[in-house]
Amino acid sequence: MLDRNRLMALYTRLKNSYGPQYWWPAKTPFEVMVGAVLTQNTSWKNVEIAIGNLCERGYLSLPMLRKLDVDKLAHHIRPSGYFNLKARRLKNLCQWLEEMGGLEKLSTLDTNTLRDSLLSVNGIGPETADDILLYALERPVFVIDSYTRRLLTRLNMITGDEDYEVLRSEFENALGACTQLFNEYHALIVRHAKQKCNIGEAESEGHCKHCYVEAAENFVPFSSSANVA
DNA sequence: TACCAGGAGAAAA
DNA sequence: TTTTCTCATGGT
Repeated sequence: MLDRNRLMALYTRLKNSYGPQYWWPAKTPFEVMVGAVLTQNTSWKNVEIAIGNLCERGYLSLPMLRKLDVDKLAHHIRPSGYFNLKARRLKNLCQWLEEMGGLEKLSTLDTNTLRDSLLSVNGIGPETADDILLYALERPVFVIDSYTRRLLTRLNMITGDEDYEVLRSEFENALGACTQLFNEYHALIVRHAKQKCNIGEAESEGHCKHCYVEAAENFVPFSSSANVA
């Protein structure tokens, strides 16, 4: 069971270290949705190239993506990897959004109904659905990604093999439903995982396991004073 | 050259 | 029901 005080202490330390993150890196909720699919098992840099391709050609809207042929879409998102698969997934998501009546209509649905509906779309799994719910639709849903799992495992707060839904539920119950907190917390975890390494010259940029582990371990000793949120 | 990166679904065991 | 395989590019 996750402890609220430890979670809040970790949040405070992350925020003090990195400051506000202003997530998700996108201009519109629809762009968040597209990015959430494109980033599946893919680095964000590659996703940015793919989104840039769509943006340049004016395809970054529901009507335009709906019209775009799936093979052409695959061509434009090629840099993000798995392009054939992701093109189909994006088309599925667009079809779903249109059938739901567009982004505006989604606001009339409660979060659980919306989440179940999103999960029924082929290609939208728990993490992608929660990215969309939190960052595009501003619902109080905590995103459990590999970074979250890895950090909390290294801090001995979880074993790491917990079911996705169990972990999400524990986070949400411990922290209380707060969209802004969930937004910032998850963004900070990703920021922490990607922090620049200042140890080895050969690893001056990007993700560095050495630096990451050390930084994570620096969070470990939660003294009694640090447990105060 | 080999490995990794903000998963998900289908197939196999 | 659980585990394994497949999808693929770009950067290090």
